[in-house]
Order: sequence, then C-alpha cells, then structure tokens
Amino acid sequence: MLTISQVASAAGVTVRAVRHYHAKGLLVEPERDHSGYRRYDAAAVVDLIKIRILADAGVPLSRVKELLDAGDDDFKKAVAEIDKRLRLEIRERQGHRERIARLVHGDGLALPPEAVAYLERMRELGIPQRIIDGERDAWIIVAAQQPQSMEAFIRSKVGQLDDPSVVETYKQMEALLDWKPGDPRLDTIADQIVSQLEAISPEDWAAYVEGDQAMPPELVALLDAMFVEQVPVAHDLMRLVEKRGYIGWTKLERIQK
Amino acid sequence: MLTISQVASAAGVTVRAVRHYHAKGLLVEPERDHSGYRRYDAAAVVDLIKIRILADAGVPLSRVKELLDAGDDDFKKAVAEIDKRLRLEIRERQGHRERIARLVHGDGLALPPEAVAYLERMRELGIPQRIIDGERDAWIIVAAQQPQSMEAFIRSKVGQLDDPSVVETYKQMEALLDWKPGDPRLDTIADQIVSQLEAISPEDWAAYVEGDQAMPPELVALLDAMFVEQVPVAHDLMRLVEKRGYIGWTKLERIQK
DNA sequence: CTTGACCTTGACCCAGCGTCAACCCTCGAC
DNA sequence: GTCGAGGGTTGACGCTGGGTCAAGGTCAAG
Repeated sequence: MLTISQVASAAGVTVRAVRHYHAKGLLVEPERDHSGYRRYDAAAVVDLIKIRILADAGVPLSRVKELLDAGDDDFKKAVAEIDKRLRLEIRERQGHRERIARLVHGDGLALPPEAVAYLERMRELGIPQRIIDGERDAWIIVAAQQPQSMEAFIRSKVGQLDDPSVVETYKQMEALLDWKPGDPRLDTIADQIVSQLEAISPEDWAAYVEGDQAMPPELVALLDAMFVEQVPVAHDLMRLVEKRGYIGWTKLERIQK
Repeated sequence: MLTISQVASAAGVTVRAVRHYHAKGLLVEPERDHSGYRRYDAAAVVDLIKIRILADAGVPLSRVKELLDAGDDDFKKAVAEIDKRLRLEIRERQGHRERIARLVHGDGLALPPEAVAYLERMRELGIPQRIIDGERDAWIIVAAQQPQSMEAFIRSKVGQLDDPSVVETYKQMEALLDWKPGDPRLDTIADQIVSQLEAISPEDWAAYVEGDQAMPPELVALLDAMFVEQVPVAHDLMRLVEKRGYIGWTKLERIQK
C-alpha cells in the first residue's frame, strides 16, 4: 500500500497534483486508513501516468476526465484531434520563430522580406533615415492588418524608386519634417509632387490604382493620420496638393474637375 | 487621433488587452481628452504590434516590459533565448505526439516500441492476457521512472521467453491469480520457479543481475508491491521461494546459506 | 432629446497547480 | 513516555493573461 507521496513520486507528479486530480474527479479517491491517510494501490500509478500523458499534450483536465471514461472509438477520435492541435501548435511556433527573428534582424521589426528589401533599397538610394523610419512604421501597420497583400502593395511602390525625381522628393522631405505650418516653401514641394503624378503613364497609374485597391479605407485613413501626426506641415501640404487636383496621401486620387 | 478601440483593432488586439498593457506598464498611458478618453497616436499601434509579437512567442508580459526598454545587445540575447525555448517546445510537442499515439496503438499505453514488442511476443507465445496486462502495467511504471534504461531492462527479460519452461510457468500463472492464500499447489509452483533459476547459466545470471542493477530499489519495491496486491497468493509464493534460497520477485537474489 | 455605440474604473472568473497555514498522525530515538 | 522530524489532512490565496459583467459618463446621429 502506498501513501500519496509515494504514488506521486512513482508517477512523476507532485502530491498537490494528485490531490487536485481527486478534487476534479479525474482520479478516484482511494480508501483511507484509520488515521484518514489516503492509501493507494499500484494501479493508481498507471492511472496517473495516463492522466499526465494527456495533460502534458495540452488536454484540459476537464477533457481528460471525459476521455478516461470514453469508449475506444471516441478515444481514438479525440487523440486524432489532439494530434492535429499539436501539429498546429508546432507550425505556430515555427511562425513565431520567424517573427521574433525579424525583430532583431535588419530593420528591427516584424516585416516580411520584401518590405525589408524595399527599405534597404531606400537606404541605398540615400534617402534619409528619418523618412525611412516613418515608412517602416507604416509598413508594420500594413503588415499587421493585411499580411497577405503585402507583396502586392510593395510591388506597386517599389517601381516608383526607379524615377530619380521621386527619390529627390523623398530626400527633400527630411527638411520638411521640421517646417512649421504655413511655410511658403510648401508650394514648390506641392508642384513637384503633382508634376510627378502627371508624369505617370496611364498604364502605370492603372496598375498603381489596382494595387492599392485592396487596401481598406480605414487603413488608408490610419496611415494618413500617422503622416499628419508626425509631420506638422502635412495638413497644409495635403491641402495644397488637393488644390492642384489630387486628394489623399497614402492613396492619391485625381479629383474630377 | 485614435480611440482605444481604434488602436486595438489596428493592432489586432482587444480593448481589454490594451488597458491591461497600460496597467502592467507595457504601454505608456496616452493623453486623455477633455472627457477622460484615452487618445492615441499611430506610434502606439507599432508599440502594440511589438508587444504582441513577443507575447505570442510566449514571453511573459513582465519580461516583455523589460525587453521593450532593453539595449540592443540584451535584446538580441533575449531573442536568442526565446528562440531556444520555442525550439524546445517544438521538440516537446513532437514527443507528445508520439506518446499519445502510443496511447491508442497496440497495447494502449505509453510504452516504447521494444516494450510493445515484448508484450506482443508474450501474446504470440500464448501467455494469457491477464498475465500480459499485469506485465504491461509494470512496464508502464518502469517506463515512467527510468525511460532511458527501458531497452536494457527489456533485453534482460526477452531472452527468458526462449526457454519453453519459463513460458509454461507463465501460462500456469493465470490459474494462480485466483487461488487463495495457503493453497497447497503453491509448493509445486515454487519448485518449478527455483529449478528454472538453477538452470540459468552463470553468464546469463551475471547478465541478468547486471541488467537489473540499474533499477532503483524503491522501484523494485513498488513492482513487488503491485504483485502482492494483485495476486492474493503472491506473499505465500514469495515465502516458499525464499525458503528455497531466493529472495525478492521483480529482482531475485540468491540468499547466502 | 433620445438612442445606441463607446468610453471609464472596478471587481470577479478561468486553469493548473504552488505555496502557505494550522492542525493531526506516525515512527524511531532517547 | 515523550520528543522531534517528517509525514498526512483541509482550506484558502496567488499567479498569468486577459474575458466578462456592472454601473455609470460621452459622443454622434436622427
């Protein structure tokens, strides 16, 4: 006859756990001796091991209880499902490994490789770090909300970097970060931006509109808000661009005149 | 400016979680508007996404807090450790998959393949199921306590099944399960067992002793107790065998005369 | 002005035990 | 016999990461 600490150590669990299983009805309470101590037979050890195998596999104790007095068929089905969950959890963890790896690598946050490449490209082209940081934060938010469309979004942006005047505008943007609302130099910038938009060929424009189509309006609004928030003159600039026939920022649209 | 539900949905978390992160000091409380509502900027979304990446990877929130304001080096070290844990968890789950698979397969419990093979061999030899069930339960307990030595233990037992008289004794054991203490037929059984022990060659006996060496005494005691518990005449039988010069059951030792 | 959707804080609830607390029981040594 | 160490007993609170009320204050639209 075994005491509670003996069954517990034989099965590799704690005394507290054994009592917990009694309380939950997973393990039948054994006889007590004259002094009220629980007295176990060795079969209890086997029962405990069964319980641990299931519990270790992540089965909630309430479910373990059901399974212990389930038929052979139900049991097999349940085990198949547990196995499915385990496989899923393994895949999830593999995903988490990738995501935390991206936290340290390169741009220090969770972005898919194509986005990292895009930001890298900007750096190569000499675009100021502050601008790139702003872009990065925007992409992080996009990646969190529309991970499956990231590739398409990036594709529609990456081509623009081939135009030297676009790169030039990005470079000028850094100074603009510190301007105060009402700065007269904004007119020139607005002219530049609009002339670049006008220079886009109709096919490219169509592709661009197509690519941004998938971006939900509230995400566009959020990104615009980020811009307005972080750049004091953003609001002024957007109004100037609007006067010249284009509305928005993240997603620019031609206004009907 | 964003409300709490807007940042929450932008980052893919619940409103409750955002407030929880404030309470835990993970996310700085933003300004409140005139009515006491929290007002967020878009940077909070990026912060939240960072938090989620770490938390999803299984990092406790208290640790996440430390990591958020840790230096680059410490952060990298921490991420390396998180990754190590994730890999470990993946391997654990793979182990759990095997163990639950063994729960349904074959002998219905978590035994390594060599033990399953041993029990299978017993069945082939026509040894009664009740005896095999008893063996199985014993092996389960051994496997739980000394998983690394299972192979050695099994090896030291499996050879014995090649002796037809041993198999014969096993077969007679079934009837013995139902005998009452004091049964006169026990003398014959004890004689049989002892004559089998005497027939073992000195080398085999040495190998047998060697193999059982690794089994800790308390485990031996537990298995003996199991035998005594489940077989009413076990105690009598052990005393009869003892009179003939051998002590124990799970692990038999010659007594000095 | 009302309505319904949001916001606020505070408090309780869950698993799966760990960890006291306060008390009783047993066993071996003296 | 009695003392102390080391079992056992029940009961209650603690921890994580929030979910889920509750009881009210606000906001925007009709």
